[in-house]
Amino acid sequence: MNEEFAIHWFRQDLRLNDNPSLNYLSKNHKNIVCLYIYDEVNPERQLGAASKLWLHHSLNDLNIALDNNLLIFKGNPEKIFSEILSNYKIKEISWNRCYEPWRIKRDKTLKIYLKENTSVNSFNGSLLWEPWDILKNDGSPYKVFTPFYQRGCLKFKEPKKPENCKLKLYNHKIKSTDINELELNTNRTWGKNIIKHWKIGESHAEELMNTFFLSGIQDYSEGRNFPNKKNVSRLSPYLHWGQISPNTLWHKALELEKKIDDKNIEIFKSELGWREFFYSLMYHFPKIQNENLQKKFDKFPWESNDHFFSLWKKGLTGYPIVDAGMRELWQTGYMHNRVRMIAGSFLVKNLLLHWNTGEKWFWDCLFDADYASNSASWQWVAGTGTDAAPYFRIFNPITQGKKFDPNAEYIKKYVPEIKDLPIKYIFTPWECPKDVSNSISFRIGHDYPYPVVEIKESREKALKAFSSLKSM
DNA sequence: CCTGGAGTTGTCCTA
DNA sequence: TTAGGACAACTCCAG
Repeated sequence: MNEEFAIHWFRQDLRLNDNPSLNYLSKNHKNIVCLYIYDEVNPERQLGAASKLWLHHSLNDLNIALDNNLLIFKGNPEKIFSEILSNYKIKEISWNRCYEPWRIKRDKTLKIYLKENTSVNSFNGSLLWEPWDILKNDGSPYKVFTPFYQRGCLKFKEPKKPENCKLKLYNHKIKSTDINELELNTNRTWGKNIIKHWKIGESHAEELMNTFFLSGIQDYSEGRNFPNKKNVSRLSPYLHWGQISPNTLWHKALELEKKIDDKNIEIFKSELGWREFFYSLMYHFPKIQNENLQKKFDKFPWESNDHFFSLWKKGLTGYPIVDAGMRELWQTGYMHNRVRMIAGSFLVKNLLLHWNTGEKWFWDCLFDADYASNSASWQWVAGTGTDAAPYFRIFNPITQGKKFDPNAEYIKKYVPEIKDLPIKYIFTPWECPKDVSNSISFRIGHDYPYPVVEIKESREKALKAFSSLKSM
């Protein structure tokens, strides 16, 4: 009982820089203990396989940054805190807020309980604007992005500037769970390969940001649509895990904007705005992960076809750009945004499978799997969301491939079995004449599949299904 | 209350 | 070849 300290509880803020809770504690306490709890008790859905891997490496990185002082537990936070409180003198417990419905519920109860025993504080460490601050004049939440961002966010306060502190770590002697005991890492080949594409941790997020602001941003507006170009930041996993703060990115963009007034920067900022919008939707419509935001879609005639779903997951639909995307996802834990839309649209509007099946697969495979962004984006693609793509907007995977991967570099990288086809046939391998395919020993239906469905036909079927919902 | 403009990311047909 | 309009109608949002 002679040990005295304050606790910072790490959650989705796995960084030391611009961490509001850490800043606050450093100003008010001499001894700080940093804690992480792997909570598999409260979530309605467990972490996906990719997320677990990312978390494993993130905790290792964070622990090193903290001189091996990161205290780790597994289980229900209430139980864990209750034990700590009964064994040590805790001056204060503090954390940065999370916004997932299950976490809000958990933290609310927990806060009431903890407040009986110590002081508790929470901060905004992952959003530019709090979802409860950005409301229409009548007090209700926005459902359309443009007014949400332009009228709501931009007319509200400027996001606060990033701030760092000197951490006063307390060299505690409390027994921590070993990171390996959390069993987040995997021995599967998949896991070993997927991780090679990333450097996980706060310092690498900063490196990526700097590279992006030196080069990628310069043609961001156009280049971000081309999966083979290096114009996207690829910071989404780091943002999700809090290894970089949105405020750091926002103000980095503002700084650059002072030197050059550029629409690329404005568009990058608005992409951060989309992330805010998704969190706002999740906060105000907490059933977003499981229920159509537009109720009329509850009656939509989704099909159930395990065979189609399996081909989609494996990247064997016969449409090269879709298959390239699905394989990029499997091989790297990431998929380029443009291709996410194409692959998503294909699942929902050509295969007519429920968006929730796609949402769950992405949840399992993406390093940036995020409750808000993943759910809201799938609802957008499916047309079931508030501010969704209109139902007649069905991506044509052939046209999209030609338009956004004109030299098929992205396709060739992930679908190497068709790389020798002449560019003329690479977007439609089934149209390659026999003499041409023979000359390169390529056999359609053997080396690469025939299309799983026909585009024109499946498009019309979808339009018909969607129009059956009219005036419901 | 009423009014009117607008709505991330597309496709297809026609002139 | 290319640019423009239809697609279908609704809800959102602000004045």
